[in-house]
Amino acid sequence: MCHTLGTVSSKQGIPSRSENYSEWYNELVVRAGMAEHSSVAGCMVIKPHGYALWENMQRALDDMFKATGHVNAYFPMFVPKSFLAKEAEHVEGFAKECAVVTHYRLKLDPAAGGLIVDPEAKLEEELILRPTSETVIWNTYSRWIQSYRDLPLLINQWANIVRWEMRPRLFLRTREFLWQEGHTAHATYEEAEEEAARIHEVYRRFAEDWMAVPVVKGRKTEVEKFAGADHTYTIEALTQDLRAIQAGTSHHLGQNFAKAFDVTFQTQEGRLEYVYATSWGVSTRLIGTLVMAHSDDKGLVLPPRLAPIQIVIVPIGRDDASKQATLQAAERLAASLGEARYDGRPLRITVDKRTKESPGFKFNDWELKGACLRIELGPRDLESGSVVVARRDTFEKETVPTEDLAEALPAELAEMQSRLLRKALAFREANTHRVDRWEEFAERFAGEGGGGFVLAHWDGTPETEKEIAERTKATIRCIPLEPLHPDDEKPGACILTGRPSPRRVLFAKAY
RNA sequence: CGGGAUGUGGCUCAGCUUGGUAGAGCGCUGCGUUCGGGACGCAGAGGUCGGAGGUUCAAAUCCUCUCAUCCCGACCA
Repeated sequence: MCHTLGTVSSKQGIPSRSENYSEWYNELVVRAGMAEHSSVAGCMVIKPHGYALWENMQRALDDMFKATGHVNAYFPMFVPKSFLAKEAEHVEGFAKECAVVTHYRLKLDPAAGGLIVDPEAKLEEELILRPTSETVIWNTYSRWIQSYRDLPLLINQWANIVRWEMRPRLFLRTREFLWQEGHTAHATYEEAEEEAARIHEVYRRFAEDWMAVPVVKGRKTEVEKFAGADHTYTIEALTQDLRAIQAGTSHHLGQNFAKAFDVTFQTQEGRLEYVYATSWGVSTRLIGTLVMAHSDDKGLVLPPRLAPIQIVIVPIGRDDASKQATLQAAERLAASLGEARYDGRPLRITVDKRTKESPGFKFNDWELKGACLRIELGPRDLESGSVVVARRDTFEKETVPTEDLAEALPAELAEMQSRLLRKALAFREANTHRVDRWEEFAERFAGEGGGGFVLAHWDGTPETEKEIAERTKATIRCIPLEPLHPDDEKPGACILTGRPSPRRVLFAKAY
């Protein structure tokens, strides 16, 4: 690509990752048709291609939630201000980014014309657009739970959320986003702990088995935990620009919300006790995570299990007659693959029927949009009874007899799915470092960009954690639950203070 | 909320310094030639230049006010 174009995208390409990672990401998301900035400040429009990806994620996650005993429900998006005030830490965490509804009516301005908020229509109590639903849900649960027989209560909600972010970024940080939030109630601390861990593992499985994104399972420090939680579990992924991205969290809320909303139950022995709670969520940020994990300078690379379009058939013709013939052949081929299955489901196949664009344009276009496999079907193939199959992740092309496709395509998709995970895992391993000297630590996080995952010793105090963050912008992403290497759990000396440390923790610059 | 910038066809922008009544590229429509790695020609459609007020014979251009957005900081799934 022409260098004089700098970071401005040319008509054809997107900026390269090495040139400007963050522009690469933004351009890619927009150009691939995933999402765009809306005219509504700080909000995005999720376009059909992006939404289809979200729907595939939803389906997979929802199946896992159902399989672990959860049911879906829906709660109001308005949170009365007084609800939010009930859990002290929780308010403190979210108050700074709340959108507030103060009135319920508009009227025509008799003076200036146009609409104004009707001052007569002020709400008695302001309503907050939910930044998360713990308060509304626990207010409800207080009426639903009386007996140990009502427990456990295992509910999930698919919803939109509003957090008034100052620096929006498509999928990573927008003022409104989509997510799922689970809210469960349990009789004992241990049972809630099991639930939080169970979901934590569901999230890991989803990230690795579906997204092909390896994650570190760990526990958040006191500084980084959810506002209002007893403790928080997280899965942390590494992006191609060597930053950490939090991909999902599962919180053990202890009895904090039960006490704030007076949710008690009678035990089998007749005692009155507060229930224990968990909450957990993943959001459309997972789409951003997916893009950051696998995509390249040509466009999206999507794991076959989640890709909205797994296979695209591009008919190629020289003249009207051969165009017509290959288009018909393409449609016959798509229909003939109707019985084929990958991952237990029909293949998601698209025939590119566009007549105006050239084959070369289409190849690039589908690479941009992240179709996993591309089938080229031209006059030569019609004669030979075969097609050319091109892999999105490796750019390998091979000629495959048409009758073999029903078997070859699912096999190719499966191979791609597992290769993406292997590749991402190798990338993470190559960019995970064990550091014992402060100079080396600071050097690794100096300047712009990430610095990868760094496993280092920490004395366990919030003061040290904050000091390190101020000096290097690196934060403790988590205390890993399972060591990446056995030696990580051996004691050592804090990277900053030199004081004793029981084990290494995971540092990184985060999104 | 502090610092910086920008508002001109659907999109990206030029024009503004030195006022003279609006341009380009992309996209869109039609026709023709192309077509196995990002094609091209010709002909079209489309803008009261963010809004209000002012200066002037004349304002996209100068002045005042206003609205909005973007970028850099504090926050963040």
